[in-house]
Amino acid sequence: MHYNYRHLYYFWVVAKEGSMSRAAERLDMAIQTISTQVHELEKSLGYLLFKPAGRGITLTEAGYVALKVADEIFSLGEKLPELVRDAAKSPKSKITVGVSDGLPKLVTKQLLEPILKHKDVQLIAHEGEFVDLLAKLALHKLDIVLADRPAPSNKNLNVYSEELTKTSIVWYSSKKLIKDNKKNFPQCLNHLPILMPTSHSTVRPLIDQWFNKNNIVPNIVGEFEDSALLKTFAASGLGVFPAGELIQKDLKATYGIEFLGSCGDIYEYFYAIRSEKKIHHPLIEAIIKR
Amino acid sequence: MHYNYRHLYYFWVVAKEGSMSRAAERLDMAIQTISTQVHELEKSLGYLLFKPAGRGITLTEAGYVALKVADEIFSLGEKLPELVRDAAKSPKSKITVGVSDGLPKLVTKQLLEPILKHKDVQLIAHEGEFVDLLAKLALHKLDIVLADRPAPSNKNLNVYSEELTKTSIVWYSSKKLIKDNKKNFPQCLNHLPILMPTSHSTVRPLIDQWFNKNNIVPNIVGEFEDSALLKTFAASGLGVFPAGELIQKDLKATYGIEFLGSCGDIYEYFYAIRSEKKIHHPLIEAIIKR
DNA sequence: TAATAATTTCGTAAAAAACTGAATATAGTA
DNA sequence: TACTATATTCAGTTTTTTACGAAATTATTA
Repeated sequence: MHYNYRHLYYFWVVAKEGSMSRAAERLDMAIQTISTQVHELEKSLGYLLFKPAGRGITLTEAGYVALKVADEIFSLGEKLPELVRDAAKSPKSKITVGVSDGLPKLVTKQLLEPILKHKDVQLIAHEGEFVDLLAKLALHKLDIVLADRPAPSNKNLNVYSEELTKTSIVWYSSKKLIKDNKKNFPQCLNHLPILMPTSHSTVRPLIDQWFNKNNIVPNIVGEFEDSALLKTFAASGLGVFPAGELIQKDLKATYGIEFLGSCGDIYEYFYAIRSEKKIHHPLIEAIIKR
Repeated sequence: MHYNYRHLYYFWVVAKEGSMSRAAERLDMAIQTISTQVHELEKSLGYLLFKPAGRGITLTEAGYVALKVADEIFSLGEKLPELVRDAAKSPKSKITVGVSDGLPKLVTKQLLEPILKHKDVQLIAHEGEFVDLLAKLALHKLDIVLADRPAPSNKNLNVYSEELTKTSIVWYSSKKLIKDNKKNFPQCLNHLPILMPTSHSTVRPLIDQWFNKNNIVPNIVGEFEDSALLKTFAASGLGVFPAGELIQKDLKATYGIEFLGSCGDIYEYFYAIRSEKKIHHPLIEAIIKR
């Protein structure tokens, strides 16, 4: 026979109270019932959870482990009514998204578009370091993490990554700088001032390689962790910079920045990382399937 | 009437299968029963978890939240038998301790003494960055974290810190250097070579202040992240260094290092950080209560 | 050794869950 | 429109689970 959660509950109370009799008192039940039910759990699990100690009982090692698990289960169970109430009362449903530090804002915007379109949804975005976001995801504080890399597979976190989209890396420039440089791309990069993402970014090493292959000695005038800051600098004509082709339209509209030339086979990939559950909120599905 | 976990279980299966009928089939039960039980759960929670959709049903917002919680609960429940089996089969019980990077090895050893004394216990020590350890604690991958600072209270991690012990900071020196310096302490620190912990450590700024107050201009010949490395250097006579009075005996025995002088009111504090549960393993209690 | 406290065992009673079968509602589908 | 799949509601019955009283067991304490 399989144990059920009532067995586990009585076990939990007994473990916390330290004795069957006190548990029976707290639960206002006969001690016999408690005793029987706890033993059923033991029988089902195949191991003793309590052992005699004095004229009472004490937890076995297996019992401590079971208590730890029961603690987590019932603290979740206690929270349930409140969580359901909040969800039902709030007119909007909440989607909590972790956005990895490196991710260009414009790409993020495009990826989250399907959520923002729904007016009955409240988007809560957490920006942060990649690993911190993964930790929060594992703690179920986030519904999904967007990043420019998949989750490392070695970590014993139960998360899985899906490639959302990729974009080829191209060079952009403000109109001021662009002039006739477009004609002799990519050689023009030898004398144009260049703004780059830091090596924190996944594409940085690929671009360095590309410089090498094309015999370009770049004049790097600035390195930026934050891509929005980079773009602001670029907009005022301080340099040309590489970024995803995907955001070309947005770059033009927001910063007045134009396409300069492509560097061919370099791609930036974007991933959605979720905890492994079978059912997700339909809006989370909407981000992934498109 | 309060919902029980059977109600929740049927709800969970229905939510995952997407319909009452399929859930009934999978559970090999009559659909009426499933329907009734799920509605009991809704009645108990006071909110609808499903709403009609086509000729079937679909989750409400409250339903999605409940599903999320149920997912966590039942995935824990599924893991329970295996965890109990592992705990029961292994002859030793396992205590998993996170040791913060800065913590002196000798202090750690003293703090963990009560565990090591028990021969039926396997101590698993994880060393790492303070914040990483806190994350692991929150994920229940660690039983306890030892650190030289309490957990920040702002974080919405459910952990609490307890002061374990404190030790006043004193100066140590190898015999080679000590000579007659002991007489004019602390002024001798003006010309003795000094080894220091990096500012990563909590006491470093306090010692810097103390230098200032006593008009000492220290000749710092080395800064060490790792206090064991510092002691190894100190043992070979490279410099004098500050450390907790607590480890005086050990220092003499292990490294042949002697007391030089005290700096009075500076203390290093040590904390145990646990997740907020009412019952802990008795050996965890043994670390804290003594 | 007797008294006590805590737990366990057993038989039976009470309660809850599950089923059967039938009727109703609703929204897709042929 | 008739048909089908899905879900809900109800009454009555069966099965299973849970609970409890009485008695037995075990270890501690007086």
